Amino acid sequence: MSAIRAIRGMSDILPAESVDWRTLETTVAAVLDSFGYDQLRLPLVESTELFSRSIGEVTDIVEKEMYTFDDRNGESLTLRPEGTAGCVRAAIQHNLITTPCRLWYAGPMFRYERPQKGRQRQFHQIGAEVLGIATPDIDAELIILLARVWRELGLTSAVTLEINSIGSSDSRLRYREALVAYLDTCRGELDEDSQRRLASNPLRILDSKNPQTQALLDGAPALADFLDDESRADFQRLCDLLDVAGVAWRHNPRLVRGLDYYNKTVFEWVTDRLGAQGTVCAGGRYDGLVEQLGGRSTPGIGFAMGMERLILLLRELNLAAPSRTADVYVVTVGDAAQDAALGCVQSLRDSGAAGRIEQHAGGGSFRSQMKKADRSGARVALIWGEDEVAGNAVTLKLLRGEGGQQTLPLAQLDNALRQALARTND
RNA sequence: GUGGCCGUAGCUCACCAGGUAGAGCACCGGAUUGUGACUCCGGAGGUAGCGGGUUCGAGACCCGUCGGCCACCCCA
Repeated sequence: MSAIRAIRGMSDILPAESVDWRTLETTVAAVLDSFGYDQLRLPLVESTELFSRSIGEVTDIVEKEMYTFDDRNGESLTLRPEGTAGCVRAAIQHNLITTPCRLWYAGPMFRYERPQKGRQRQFHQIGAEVLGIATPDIDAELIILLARVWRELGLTSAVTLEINSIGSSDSRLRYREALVAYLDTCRGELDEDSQRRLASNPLRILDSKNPQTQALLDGAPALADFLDDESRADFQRLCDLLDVAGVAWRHNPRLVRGLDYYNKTVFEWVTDRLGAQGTVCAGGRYDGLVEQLGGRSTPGIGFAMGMERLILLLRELNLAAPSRTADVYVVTVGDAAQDAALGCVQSLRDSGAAGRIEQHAGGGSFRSQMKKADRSGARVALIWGEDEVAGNAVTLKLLRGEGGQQTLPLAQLDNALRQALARTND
């Protein structure tokens, strides 16, 4: 009988990591909260059409990476590959789009890709979306919010912000023609992937990793020269606001994004500490998406951060939390002692005298219980044996440092325990 | 989807001209019938990812397959 394993690319988050996950989630949530963003909890499964209509029919995500299946009634459903589409769908469906409309969500996303460092088939994002605001002050707000998140996590020195404007769809269309015209002249020198993209998604050639292709692009027309006046002005205003806020940024004129719905401002927070998948958070403006999904024309902008990548980065920077240990381990010998301990431990939990109280279970000799107390990492052992039960007392033993123990009346336990923990707290 | 490296105990790894598997750590018990850590003694744990082939004989060689890691692609 072979054991059943987790599905490829869908990893378990084990105790050694789950503490960091919680820290990460609560930190981000607290910052979003403090900026006035409201959480949305969304389904993992949506109608397939939602994604083909928003992300773009010819993107890799829609073409070959979605987990798509038929519901029992024949409707095509898809495990969400990203969060923006569902968030916008919900906002339209429930009439949430009043200005201001600041939303965030968190949870797993699914893409059928080959797993590698920083990339799983089930991965987790926290994202935020602002609907109804067209001016670049909100672009700046999102970035300033993120800068605060990195600061609170201790990641500031490890990430850099890259920003760009990809303009209106009209200006992008004109640029696209110019770019294709240029690259056509040296088509033979392009790498295989870029030749393919020339037909499907020429803008993506801009962020090709191929050095020879990048060299060719040096002579190519620049996206910035094709921007419409409004995009140009908004981008300038965004840069100014970031300067005022003290957020460092780098203009990457070749930054484009993979999803079709983006326009104007696009940005990425990248790190060089994680290998090939260095984008830790990315976002951009999507002024046409709401209308495209059946709502009334409404500007929008948002971002999503990759939780797995942030966790990797925390570990890379040695910021990961040590594994949790117990504060107190409760040892009892015999049924009468177990009975006596039970009530006392309840009181300790009620009063909050200790954070983590591990009560021995599963039997075993006194000695083996003491061993478990030691292995639990607890600083204090509370011991109930025959003598304690007879004397209405409990023994409090210090397991770290110089050690020592005392037997005291039950009435003094709460105070004595608090003191012992405070003293041994490092 | 493509490519490279890798798959021996829970973990880190060894053995190996191909002759039927070992260490350290971890775990469990005891030395101490009410006291952990250090020490000592003992124990449990592997059909060597799985399937096939070559061979008298394969964990070692070959093929396939599954899985892992990394990179391409794509993207958070």
